[in-house]
Amino acid sequence: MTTPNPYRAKCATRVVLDRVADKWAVLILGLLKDGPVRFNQLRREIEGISQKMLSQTLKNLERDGLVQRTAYPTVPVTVEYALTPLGRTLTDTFDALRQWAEIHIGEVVAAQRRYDEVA
Amino acid sequence: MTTPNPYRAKCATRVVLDRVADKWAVLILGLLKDGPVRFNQLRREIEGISQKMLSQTLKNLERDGLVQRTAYPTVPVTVEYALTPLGRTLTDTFDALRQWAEIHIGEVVAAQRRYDEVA
DNA sequence: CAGTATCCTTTATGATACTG
DNA sequence: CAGTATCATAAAGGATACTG
Repeated sequence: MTTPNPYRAKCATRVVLDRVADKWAVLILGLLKDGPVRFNQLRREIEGISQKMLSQTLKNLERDGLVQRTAYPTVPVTVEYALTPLGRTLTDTFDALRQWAEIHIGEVVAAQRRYDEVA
Repeated sequence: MTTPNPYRAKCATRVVLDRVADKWAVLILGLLKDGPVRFNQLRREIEGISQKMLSQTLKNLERDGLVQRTAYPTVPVTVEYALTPLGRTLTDTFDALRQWAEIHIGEVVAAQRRYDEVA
């Protein structure tokens, strides 16, 4: 197997990077890091996500082995999403990403204003 | 100002996170971390990126204050892109993200195979 | 070289309605 | 509750041609 290298178009890491460098994925995994969360709970906590996007993103994360879906046979059904061990290996990086956004948002907005002023 | 919180739909950090949680941005900043790189050099090194996407992503990164564009009045013109100090604050996190993809690609692909087998 | 402009196709996403 | 299915629309992206 060739060395993984996201700069090559056909390298699988490129695909994974694309999946993982995703706004919703970062937000969802951030909510799961403290324990399992149910579908509608995620929906409530992530403002602005549609049911479709949440469902789709969760399915992709499950397929990639980052999230474990568990359905309990209650009536109506209860479904919990939790991080897998593999998913947990991403939490630090994703935390860093969210924190970066929170810490540097002021600088970014200031830069945007400067940029837009000139143009 | 309210506390930055990407889980709120109208929070500016959500927008920044979206910009920064981007495949092309991660790849571009990765190439810039060792020094300025020219437009077509980036194009060659990032397989599969179109001129349009490169141009667009660079413009966004410049607007956000992460990248500095410098044009030299040669004929034809020479343009260099370099990280700003703000952009440099992202390199560790982005390195981590690319490395995660490279390290865990095997596990992800295996998980995908298991998932697809059942379905 | 380093783009921009335009057209066109493909994807992504949202809204709505429905189901076990 | 936790989804899926369908339709409609907006946004993303590629190909091509052109320019200082």
